[in-house]
Amino acid sequence: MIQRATRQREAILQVLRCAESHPTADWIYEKVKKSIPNISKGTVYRNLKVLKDMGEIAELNLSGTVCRYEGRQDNHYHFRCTECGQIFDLDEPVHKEMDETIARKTGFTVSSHQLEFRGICKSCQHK
Amino acid sequence: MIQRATRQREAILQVLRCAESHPTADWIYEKVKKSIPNISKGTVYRNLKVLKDMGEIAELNLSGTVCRYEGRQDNHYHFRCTECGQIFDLDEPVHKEMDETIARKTGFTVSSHQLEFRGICKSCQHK
DNA sequence: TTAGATGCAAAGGGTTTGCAACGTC
DNA sequence: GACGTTGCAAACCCTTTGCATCTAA
Repeated sequence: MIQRATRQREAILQVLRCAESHPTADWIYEKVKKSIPNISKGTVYRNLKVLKDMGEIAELNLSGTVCRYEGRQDNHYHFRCTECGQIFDLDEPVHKEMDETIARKTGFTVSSHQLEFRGICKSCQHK
Repeated sequence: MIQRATRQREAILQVLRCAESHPTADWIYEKVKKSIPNISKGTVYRNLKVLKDMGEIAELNLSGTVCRYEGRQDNHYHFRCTECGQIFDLDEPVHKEMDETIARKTGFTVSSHQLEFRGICKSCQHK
């Protein structure tokens, strides 16, 4: 399937390239609407997906609304298999010193960090 | 406000303590329903929030459905201000070697990682 | 007794999808 | 002309909320 160049897609990419922040789909929608007033949200979402698949843009899967929970108390890192979606706990020690590094460089108060590795888990490798 | 010990809350915590994976709210709901058939989802969500606030459980804000996008191509880290919600790009170099460390320890194929720091940004500190 | 907790159902938000019309190649 | 794209609206999914009722303390 070969993608076509449409006004809408180009406008969306344009907005994203010039954005300073990390816009949400809705923000992009509002922005693009200024040049293409009757663009629909569906188009924005579909194009964001296409652009992501093309490698033109990145999608940040940071704090989302779909949450998972765990009883473990200590802070630790996770691995997410992109094949089966499973999440594994890692027993890699937490690099607390990174917080200080960032705090020093930015002047922000850093309280914690979340680290998630992505890849293919063992059992999916053998499928 | 002092929390009360209810059957529902205890059952939810119990399920979570024994869960091997990182269950979603829905999974927990289905599990708890076996002992308390008429429990409602609202109760599950409310209790997960309470338990989180009490520090009994942790909420994993990993890949969610609410996404943000960016045009930047290179991989980099982020800082999220828990006060204003703003996300900042960090120019900390990406620790690619961590991927190899995890790969060696787990036998998984690691393709990337996402790192998000949390804390208070400069302008929110002065409010 | 009383304030916190529950069940239910409706509402909320962000995202996806079906469909007919449209536009690009 | 074929097939990817669009606009629209409805559907979806997960989560939150309002309300009357219940219940732990």
